Amino acid sequence: MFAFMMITKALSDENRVRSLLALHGRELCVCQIIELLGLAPSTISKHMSILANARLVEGRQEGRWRYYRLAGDEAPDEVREAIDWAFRSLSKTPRIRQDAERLKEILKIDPEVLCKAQNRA
Amino acid sequence: MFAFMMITKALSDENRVRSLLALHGRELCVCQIIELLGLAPSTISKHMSILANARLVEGRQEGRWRYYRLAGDEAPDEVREAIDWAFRSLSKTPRIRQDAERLKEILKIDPEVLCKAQNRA
DNA sequence: AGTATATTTCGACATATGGCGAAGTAACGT
DNA sequence: ACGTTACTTCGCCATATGTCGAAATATACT
Repeated sequence: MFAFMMITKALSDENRVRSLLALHGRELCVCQIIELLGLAPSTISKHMSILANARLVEGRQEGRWRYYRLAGDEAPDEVREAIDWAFRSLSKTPRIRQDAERLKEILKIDPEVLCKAQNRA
Repeated sequence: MFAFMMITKALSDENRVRSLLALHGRELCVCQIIELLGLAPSTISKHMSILANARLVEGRQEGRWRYYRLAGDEAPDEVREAIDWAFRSLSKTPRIRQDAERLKEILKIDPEVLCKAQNRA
């Protein structure tokens, strides 16, 4: 039951759900998620660690960058089912579609440039 | 997205999840849920209204008693899927099995007697 | 009508949670 | 080596949430 509650708590915040859905079919580095949600880096970092503790996402370090991706097929059933449920329920909603559009733009920018730009702001 | 978030927030509390699972295959009146969880009536009432607002359960008034049951087939897909996910993930866990056992005992008691007993305590 | 009963609403409180900025950490570039 | 960069951890604050008990509501019984 503990693992299940970790998942439901992780999914009970809108910004975390948006982050999760943004990972559909690709990895994102933290600065790209920051750009998408428009929150402070420390906030995003905390959100991603909550998603990771629930096993919904996995993190991977590559040099200075940390990439997050959805949990893979090796994840427990309850995790896979939660992710599938979220996608089926939300992928067509305005908010998530909008995020998907915004993400296309963000992905066009070289991450190197994107991160630097954030430091100035 | 709003409806989905209502569901995840409703499922993000352990006592609400236990209440939901207790409704498997039957209605329960509020005093039976009170007995199962051992919380104050006002607390249970609030929990059930959160579950009901999320459309996960439906309430039915019968005389002085109010019965709650799981959302039926007419509920939106996201609701049905959430319920199925919760049951698949949790029905075998110790906590939920234990609740099911306890519930068997509670159901043996005439609700009339059960509610009166709670008033004294 | 008046009392008892079952549940909800209200008001209060303690704790949990989401948010930020500052300081810390780890990896890269020069 | 030293600063820069990308992210995390920490400390703080405001708000949200779970809980209770008291009061309100609604229904039944006498």
